[in-house]
Amino acid sequence: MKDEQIYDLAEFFKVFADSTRIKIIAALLEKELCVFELAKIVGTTQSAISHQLRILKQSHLVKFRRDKTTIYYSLDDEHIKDIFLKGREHIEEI
Amino acid sequence: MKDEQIYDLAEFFKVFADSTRIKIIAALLEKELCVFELAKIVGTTQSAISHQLRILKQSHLVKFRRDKTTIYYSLDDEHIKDIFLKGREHIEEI
DNA sequence: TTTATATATGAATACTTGTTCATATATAAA
DNA sequence: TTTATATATGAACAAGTATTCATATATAAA
Repeated sequence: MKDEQIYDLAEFFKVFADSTRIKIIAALLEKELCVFELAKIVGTTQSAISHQLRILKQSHLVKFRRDKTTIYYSLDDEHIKDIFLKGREHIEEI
Repeated sequence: MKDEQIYDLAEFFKVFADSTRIKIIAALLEKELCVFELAKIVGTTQSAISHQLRILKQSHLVKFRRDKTTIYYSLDDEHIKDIFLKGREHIEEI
């Protein structure tokens, strides 16, 4: 495995390594949500959510669509769901 | 999803979120290895590897067996391999 | 018991990162 | 254009963490 791939992979998993982002991902498992709704569900500020969504976007964990002034976020692809669920299986078995 | 499960899941992914630990996991995909060999392969000190192995142990990502004074580490279960490989698939597709 | 080898650990430092606060940007309606 | 609403972003601070260095522990051989 190349060094660059090692670093990219660690960076990729860093995105899952925060409880706010885990809450966002968990919320998006069911349906797309806008920033305001996510802030409400996660229980933090719009700013904090927005910062975290930027990280999720940059790492291709979420995608988004605009409807007028509202931006709806959803999970990018099936890998994200797979990894999330595998992780959950693992911790449930301990 | 319960709050405790959220935090546990974030903690679990934190373990993958470091390039030294990713290198260790990548090395252990093929076969069990002792601390000294891991240090050589990863390219860091015995102490650094030992510190990281402790984290990997505590999170049940690796298991170990002792042979005289040497301790051989290996991946704990198939979830670890699955998550690692899914992550790698994801970054390869970007 | 003494010595050698393999591994583990505690403390300190440097670095990274999530949140907050204030503010900026973007779109739509009036 | 002005106003309102939704979202994004920059800077600063606090909290967490990986490595290094020194040292401790554990097992086996002499």
